[in-house]
Amino acid sequence: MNTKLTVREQVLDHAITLMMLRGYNGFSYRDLSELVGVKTSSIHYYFPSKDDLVLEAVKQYSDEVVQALQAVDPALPADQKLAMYTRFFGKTLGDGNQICLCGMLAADIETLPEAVREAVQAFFRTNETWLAKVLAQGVKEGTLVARGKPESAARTLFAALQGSVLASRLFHTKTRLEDVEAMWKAAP
Amino acid sequence: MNTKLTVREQVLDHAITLMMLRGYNGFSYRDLSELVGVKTSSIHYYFPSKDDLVLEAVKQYSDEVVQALQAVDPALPADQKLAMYTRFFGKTLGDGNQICLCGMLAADIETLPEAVREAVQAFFRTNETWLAKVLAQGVKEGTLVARGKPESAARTLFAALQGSVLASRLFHTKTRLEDVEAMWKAAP
DNA sequence: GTCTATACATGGATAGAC
DNA sequence: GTCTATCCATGTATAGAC
Repeated sequence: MNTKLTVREQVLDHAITLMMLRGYNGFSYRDLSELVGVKTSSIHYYFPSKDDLVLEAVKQYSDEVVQALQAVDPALPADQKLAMYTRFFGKTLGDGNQICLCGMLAADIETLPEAVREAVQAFFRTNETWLAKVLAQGVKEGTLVARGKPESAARTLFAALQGSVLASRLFHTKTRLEDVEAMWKAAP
Repeated sequence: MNTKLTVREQVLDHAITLMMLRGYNGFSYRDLSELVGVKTSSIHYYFPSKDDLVLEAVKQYSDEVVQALQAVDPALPADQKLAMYTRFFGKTLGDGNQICLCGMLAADIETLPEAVREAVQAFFRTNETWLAKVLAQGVKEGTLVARGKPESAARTLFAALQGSVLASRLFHTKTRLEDVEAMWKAAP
């Protein structure tokens, strides 16, 4: 059991949540201070600058997503893999109107240091690569449809998912995310 | 000729540009003050609060886009309409790494007043409606492909375009936007 | 590690002179 | 309309005591 989180872990978790809600420029050390219950100077002890904090946040978030992808049973049919992925992608919407951290940081990217850009790029590539394999499998099986190369189809699919969580939150509905999934599923 | 812009117009134009680059929480009255060459108090004269400013910005931006859509020759084949739209959508990328204002504000939406949310929603709907008509035309002509209803296909296409400008800027490449367009074009 | 205290810049906003 | 002057809150960050 790991019920007791260290201060550092709590800070990082709240930072991720806040950024997924309001973006990098929409939260402060003070917000974290109030949420965790320590002074801002204590947070600076763990994360000297906000740049350090966001970089660690991206790393942790990426690791969590990678683990979730690896946890998907390879034996499943591709359409079920995509359904799981879509559900996972939209989960944080219901949790509190949050969108993918790396989608959000992509919007804020021009205000962030180069190291963060590289980390976010790596996240994009990891997801796109995973989706490309799922699409290739789905085409072979006949459970999914994808025009052109799986790689470019995967980039388009990933972009559509990122755009759709944005729209889903904007309109307070999840149907836009479901529209995307339906578009890649083979007709029954 | 309309070469001389009023202070108000200059402020609004720069506000739009800055928000497309850094987001709502990534620019200040001081930034605008330096760009336009007037004091921040003068900007407050035209836009009492930042909320007023962003609302006016969305309205002007929307009007400009609506005009551009109306300027598209209805007699064109649908694939050419989509090509124009995609080019238009990605134009600001080359101008200075800017993305669609309303895509950016959708990311910042949880920090913005309700009136802005409604204005951004209206922008999304306008674009999706226009794209739905283009898709319907394209399917009939055989120049575009769209699975399912044109309306839901248009929502997915619009989301894919929004997600792709984000990714294009992130990776410093426009190919991701082109991937999207190719996916909806009929095979030659 | 966490605190108090504080520095110092930034940011939104207003009052009142011109 | 635009300015000066100013207010006050916020935000990042650091020094040094405990």
